[in-house]
Amino acid sequence: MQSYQGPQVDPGGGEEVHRQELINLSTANSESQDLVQQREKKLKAIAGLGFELYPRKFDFSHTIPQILGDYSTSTTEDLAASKVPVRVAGRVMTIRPHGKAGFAHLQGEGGRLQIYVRLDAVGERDFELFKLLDLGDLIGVEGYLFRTRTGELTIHAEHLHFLAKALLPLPEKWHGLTDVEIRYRQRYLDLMVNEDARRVFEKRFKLIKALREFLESHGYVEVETPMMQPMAGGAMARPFITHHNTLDMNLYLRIAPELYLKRLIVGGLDRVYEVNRNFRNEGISTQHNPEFTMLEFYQAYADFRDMIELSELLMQHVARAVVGSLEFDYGEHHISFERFQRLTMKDAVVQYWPKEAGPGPKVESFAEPRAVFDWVKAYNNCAEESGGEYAPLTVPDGTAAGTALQELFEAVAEHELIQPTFITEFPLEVSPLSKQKPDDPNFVERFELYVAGMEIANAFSELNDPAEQRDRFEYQQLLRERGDLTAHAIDEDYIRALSYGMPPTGGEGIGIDRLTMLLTNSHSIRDVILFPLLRPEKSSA
RNA sequence: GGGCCGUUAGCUCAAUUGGCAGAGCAACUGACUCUUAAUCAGUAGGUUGGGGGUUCGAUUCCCUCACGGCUCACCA
Repeated sequence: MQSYQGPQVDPGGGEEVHRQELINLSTANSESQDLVQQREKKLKAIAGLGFELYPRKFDFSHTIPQILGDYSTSTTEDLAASKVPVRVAGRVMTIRPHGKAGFAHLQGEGGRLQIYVRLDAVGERDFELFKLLDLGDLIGVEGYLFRTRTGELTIHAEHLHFLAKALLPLPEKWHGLTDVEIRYRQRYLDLMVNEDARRVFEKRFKLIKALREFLESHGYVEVETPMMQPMAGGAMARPFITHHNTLDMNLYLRIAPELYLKRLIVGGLDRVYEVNRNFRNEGISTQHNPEFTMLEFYQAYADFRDMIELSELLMQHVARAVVGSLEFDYGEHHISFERFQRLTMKDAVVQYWPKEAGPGPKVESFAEPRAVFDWVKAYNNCAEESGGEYAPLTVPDGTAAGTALQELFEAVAEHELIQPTFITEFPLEVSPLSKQKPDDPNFVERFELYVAGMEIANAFSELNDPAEQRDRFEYQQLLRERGDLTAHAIDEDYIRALSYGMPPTGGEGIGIDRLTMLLTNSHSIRDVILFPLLRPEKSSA
């Protein structure tokens, strides 16, 4: 085994190089250089006091939230009667010096706790350190708890420990960090100063944990399937391409784990799920990030009706775990997970037909499949006159009736589906992996769950007839040859797997990012992804 | 890719019709041993995103480029 030699140290110019890096990190103007230089000077002064500048560890007795929780009801007298000694670490967020004493707030684990530092209590060396602190520095404090005259729970410091310096200044303390670009690019700053940002991600962690608990309590096992696939299947989207050197082959980043999870169903893993990152080479919007997280789960011997029932329970379990209630606000809407509405896609088009588009269709209007094109025309006439309020649909010659119906649904109804609604009966043409309805082969046993106008989940009775699957793939291939880059490719290996016999199976995918948006009242997917994809930062040169 | 809006001190924002580029916070110096947006006195900090144009004079008007946001289209 080869031992790591560490970076080469240049005893002469090392410090200069280090400073150069800092300057490059900041905006490379003279002001921020000054700030950095001032803080470096303080760091040297701290070293001069005998403090280690980057100590190895700090043993703490409590986290800040623990103290805030455990002693929230302790009175001044309680704390005076039995001294509570504490050792706490955190980041300095405020400083209020008063000559030979001073206050500061330490932040850690999402909580803020005040410390009181006075010369006669901590001694000269530690008080000198206190005077050299900047906002953002990390310190440890040893002392005991008391309440100030204004009643705030505070550590009366007896010793200060220096843990690390913030050489770059924190965002402004009163307005906080509002520049959305910096919030996304330098998420650590967002998490440091915006309590809400931290709360959103804490809820996201809780949500994923709750999903796992729920599925495991229903007998599911968690699996991991390839993210690099020789062909990208299981969804309709353009993939990212990468290359393996040794095998000299192109691979696709997965757009969905679906076909692998169903191979596992064939193999006898009857209830599987994967919390999976998917990659789709499509546009970016408030509802789309090129990589995003889904939950996919598959249950043998079940169909889409079972998945509807399971979804309702799952959504309710998650809402209780994350917001503690089945009701919550999303923007101007009050959403309730108490009851889930069910509508067929045709019902939804009929029900939400815009008044401006004149008398709308009835469900019977769609009995003849081609009739949908008349309604697309009616909608488009209205859209053209709406002056941009409605966008007309583009339905090129040769578009299938089912595809047109789905587009009409998305244009007319999708944004109206505020309360949780299962949309059922999807057209065959847009559902290459779903089983047909026994009484109407133009439609499939599939549903999507909509909340707040967003698609949250997609599920169906999985097609397990290999011959029918081949036909579906061939139709997709036709679309592909006509230029639809999102049409599904033929996956021979998947057909082979189905040919060994796959049990009847219900499967579902849930968009974790969007579900998190809902439950945290976030209106951009970037607010629920720690590091959303952004354009590369413009170099300061 | 289209439309709309934006870019001024480290941060958050002002600047009248085109007429000396300002405030708060952060920073620096000093005072202050219960403050909490600490306070008080003082100091420093700017190529107004880049380039070009109109003008006696441009943060302001015009063109252009870059970056960002919202939105529409594609998508989940």
